[in-house]
Amino acid sequence: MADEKKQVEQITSMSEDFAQWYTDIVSKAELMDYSSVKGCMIIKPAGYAIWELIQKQLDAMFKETGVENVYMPMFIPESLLEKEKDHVEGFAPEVAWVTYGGLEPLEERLCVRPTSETLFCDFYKNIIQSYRDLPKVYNQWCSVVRWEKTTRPFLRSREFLWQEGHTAHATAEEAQERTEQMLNLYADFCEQVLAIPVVRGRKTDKEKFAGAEATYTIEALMHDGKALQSGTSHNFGDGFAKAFGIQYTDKENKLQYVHQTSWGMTTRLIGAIIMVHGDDSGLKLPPRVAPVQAVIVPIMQNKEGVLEKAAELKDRLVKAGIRVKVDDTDKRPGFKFSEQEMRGFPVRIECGPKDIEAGTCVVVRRDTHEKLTVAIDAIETEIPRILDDIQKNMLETARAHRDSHTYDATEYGEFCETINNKPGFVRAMWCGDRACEDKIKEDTGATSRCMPFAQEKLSDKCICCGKPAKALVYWGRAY
RNA sequence: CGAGGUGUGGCUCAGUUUGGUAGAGCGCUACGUUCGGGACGUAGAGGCCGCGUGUUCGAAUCACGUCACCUCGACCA
Repeated sequence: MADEKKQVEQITSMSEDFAQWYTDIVSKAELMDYSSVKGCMIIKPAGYAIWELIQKQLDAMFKETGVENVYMPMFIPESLLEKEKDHVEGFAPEVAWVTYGGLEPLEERLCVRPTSETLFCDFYKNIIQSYRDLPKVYNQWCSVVRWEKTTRPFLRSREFLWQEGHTAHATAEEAQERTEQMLNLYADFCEQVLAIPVVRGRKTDKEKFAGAEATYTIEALMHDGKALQSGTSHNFGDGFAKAFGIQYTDKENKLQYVHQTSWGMTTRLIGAIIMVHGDDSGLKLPPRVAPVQAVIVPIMQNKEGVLEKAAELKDRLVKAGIRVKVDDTDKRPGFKFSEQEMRGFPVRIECGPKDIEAGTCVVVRRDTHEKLTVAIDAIETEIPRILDDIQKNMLETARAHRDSHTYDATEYGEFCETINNKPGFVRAMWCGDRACEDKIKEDTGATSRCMPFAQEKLSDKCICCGKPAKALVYWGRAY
């Protein structure tokens, strides 16, 4: 009880105020700090290390599918940004402009990239001539700037880190294939690496990317029942190619337009990890993206042999491929336990004189708080096994939460009732009209999250207007 | 951009109503005792009270202006 009180002082309980809980975690787990520019955050070592693990694993998956990395400039001349009409209209309200070079006003102002479609198009126009030059499957890791009005750490900042893939293909079929391939890759990454289950599907026209023919998305459900768009993949068809004049000569010596795609994931994923897995003790990291997978807490560390044993354990775990650290600061053990939980390290290994004598150590799981006694001799095999189990368990727990917060509705009254009172996804049929989406937004505040690939028929009629239904849609409130 | 809130040592805040020259707790530093769920003692360091102008003998406190940040909405990864 006394322990609980101390925790409450430090971190707001999730059920009491989810937004404050989130803010507490990002700062107490030392993931970020606010900077002197509104909406621009300092990503601290604990947060950046997570991003590095995301990058490393996602990048490896990209490369297995033939992706090559490049780097494009961060500035876009205004004339270039304006070439595709829908695109510029979509982004104009939130771009930052550079108007001076040193003391001289620039002849043409430059926008700080909010996304790089136009730069890639301008580049592809020059390097693609023949069908032999296709496909181009390029990606870049960089930051982009969008002058958001409301900002939240990791979820919506004015500058954020991401990867953006941009491809050019000979045929529409090939572009569509790549679009779906990347979306599926994103979904697998979220599930296997981040332990976040997602719904894969297509965005409605209202929600699709500026300039895209079709936008596909993966949607995750946060602990508070709100949805988070966690990755997108767009098929541009030949719209950008026509606006930028990206043409190649095919085998029959005919001039053709290329078909393009783009796809991205961002540091927002760190926000998703926090809001899907975290609890009132703090952050909870899936082992595969935990910068520290095991922290060793020596007990009575000034007793002879304790620190030496901790160092030995560390060496052995490092050799077994575990990311491990020894906490030999002069804090008391209880403090270190709480800190491990706040920072989300998947396991804690306690080792003191009693353990050393018995040839064991105490292993505590972050996901279940379970305490296990493990023989020191078995540490190299046991810790990886436990980490594996934690990774699986976290995915299952998140999936169970998502499934138990997904509802079906077949009548409008029931639909509104559910959206308003039960946080989560509501599945309902839709006629395909923008007007119904707008009305639902108006009535409930919910938006269409996606039309899932796994279509089902809950009824024949649109939930809103009663006209014949065209698709099953996941609805929800979103971040 | 609309609504609300907040600016005082690193952090959380008191002090502002009734102007008199800045406080507490936590954290930090040193030494000692401690160590299996957030330790304690002693001694220290640290603040042009967000910024500007005005009123006044005197401003953290009053007036006017300005800036920044947070939360919730509308828009977005």
